[in-house]
Amino acid sequence: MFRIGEFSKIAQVPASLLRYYDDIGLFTPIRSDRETGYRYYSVQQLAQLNRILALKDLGFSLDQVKHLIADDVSPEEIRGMLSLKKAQIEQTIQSEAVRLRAVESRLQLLECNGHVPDEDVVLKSLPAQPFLGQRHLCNGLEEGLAIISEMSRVVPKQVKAKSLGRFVCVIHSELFEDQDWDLELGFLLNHDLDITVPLSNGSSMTVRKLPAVNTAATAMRFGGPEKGLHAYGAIGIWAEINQYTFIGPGREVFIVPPKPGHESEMVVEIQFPVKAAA
Amino acid sequence: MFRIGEFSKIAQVPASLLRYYDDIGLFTPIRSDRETGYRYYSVQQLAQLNRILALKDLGFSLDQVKHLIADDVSPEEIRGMLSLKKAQIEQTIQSEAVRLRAVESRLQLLECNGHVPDEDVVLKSLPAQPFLGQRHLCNGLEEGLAIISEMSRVVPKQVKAKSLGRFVCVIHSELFEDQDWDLELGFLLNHDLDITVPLSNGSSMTVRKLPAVNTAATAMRFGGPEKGLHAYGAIGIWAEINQYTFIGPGREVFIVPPKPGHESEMVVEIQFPVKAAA
DNA sequence: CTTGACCTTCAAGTGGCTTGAAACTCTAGA
DNA sequence: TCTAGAGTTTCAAGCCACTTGAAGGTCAAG
Repeated sequence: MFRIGEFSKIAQVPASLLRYYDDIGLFTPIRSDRETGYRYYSVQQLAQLNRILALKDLGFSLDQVKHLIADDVSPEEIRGMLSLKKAQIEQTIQSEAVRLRAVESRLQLLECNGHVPDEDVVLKSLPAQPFLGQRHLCNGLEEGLAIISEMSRVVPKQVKAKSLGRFVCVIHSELFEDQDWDLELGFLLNHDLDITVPLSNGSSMTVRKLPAVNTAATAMRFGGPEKGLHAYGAIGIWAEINQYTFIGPGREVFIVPPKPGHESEMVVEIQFPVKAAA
Repeated sequence: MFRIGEFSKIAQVPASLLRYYDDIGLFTPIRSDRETGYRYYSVQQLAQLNRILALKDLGFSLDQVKHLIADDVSPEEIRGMLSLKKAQIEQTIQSEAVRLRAVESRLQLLECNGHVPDEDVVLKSLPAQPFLGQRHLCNGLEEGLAIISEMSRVVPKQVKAKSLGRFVCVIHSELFEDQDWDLELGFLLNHDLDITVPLSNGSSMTVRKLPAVNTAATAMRFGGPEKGLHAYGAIGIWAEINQYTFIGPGREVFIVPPKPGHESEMVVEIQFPVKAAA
């Protein structure tokens, strides 16, 4: 029989830990003096404690450890928990590796430029969302702006303000083409609607579901399309350094939409579906 | 200007997080209404928030992020923090890999035996400690027990109880030799002393420093040396599966020393210095 | 003017402990 | 037998990065 101090020295754990484990009912001394409250531990309990510490070291929570050391746990259940834990650890290692790459790329940027970049790329996940839009081949900025302008006039008359989300531009053409952009322009919708909106050029906007995106690399652009290069460049460099590849059409979400004559005040979030390169 | 709800939707973070960041002074809205307390955020603040989220994603604490986004941080300091973070992540990956091996080995044991082992191996670190002992070539259990018996009689007369630690046996000979064990027997000391204790065979016990051990694989043995095989086997199997190698003489620390005629009640902690195999 | 969506503050809970205060108990030496 | 000092007790609070919930105030559409 040892008092808590000696027992803690042998087991190489702080006495406060033993008191804590007693409190939460994970590991109780064989005897607790009624009068004085002193805790007394037996040598056999060293083995018990070792088992607890070993399981904790594997990464199990104290609740899980408590369950695992109970008598009534079948080997199958133990195997299940171990397999699960194994998968979790593999997952952790994966994401830590990604983090490591991110830190390294940040360091690399710092070495090259001598200062931190002023635009940050952030990973987000995007939910699937209904979208009222139309696909166009635009060959020029003015044409695009004209369409946006018309849609902004026409659509709010047909759709309740509650249901109307932000204006979005889906970019189907390859990046860096100077003209003949293949764009899908329209509005996100907050509810499923079944409408079509005719436009002046004879075509009409229809509803389709924009697919969810598991991971999108996003960046903000403050200003009109002429500032596009900056934000696109940031994402491109980021993807190269962090070893991500693009896996679908990018989107521009208009946070602050362009007002005629004040296009430089617009704000856009650029979103590109990406996936970690193997 | 956005209210907290819209801003949180754009930024894809819960509003509670924005309130929390406001509370701790990490990210404050550009305007807070005096009357109502409502928080108002600007589009520009999306970029600010992105920077904060990006830094947090790299693994920095909120205090560190707060420091990093302050204006007066030199690129050198930033590089320092990034390098440190990089090292920390590498460390994490290392230890997670070790954990993974441990979980896998546990699974493997389960597959082979069909049940969990009843003895657990635990890693500990041992401090350097003065040791009053003597080296012997013993060829038999009785000889060893006799020496232990004599030491237990003689030493307490020469050393104050306060200074006297546990009885220890350092095993210099290779494992699994059946006889002619090369053993160092004696007591740990709690204070540096400069004494020698003569023994009946003409030799005497002297003080030396037992070196510290960074990582030792330890297991408990309940019972006399005849039970040794079990505990030694457990450590051997453990080392093989977890890919550790032995890097020094093992020790037996007598938690419950053998009393003549009651050797089966003794309890020993077996400690082997190990190191992770590259 | 009402309704309901949105916002506020404040408090408490999460996990796995550690630290500290105030008070009590034990044991070795005088 | 007494006492000093080491060891022990309980209880409370702190750590980090948040989340959840309660109770109540604000805003905009219909």
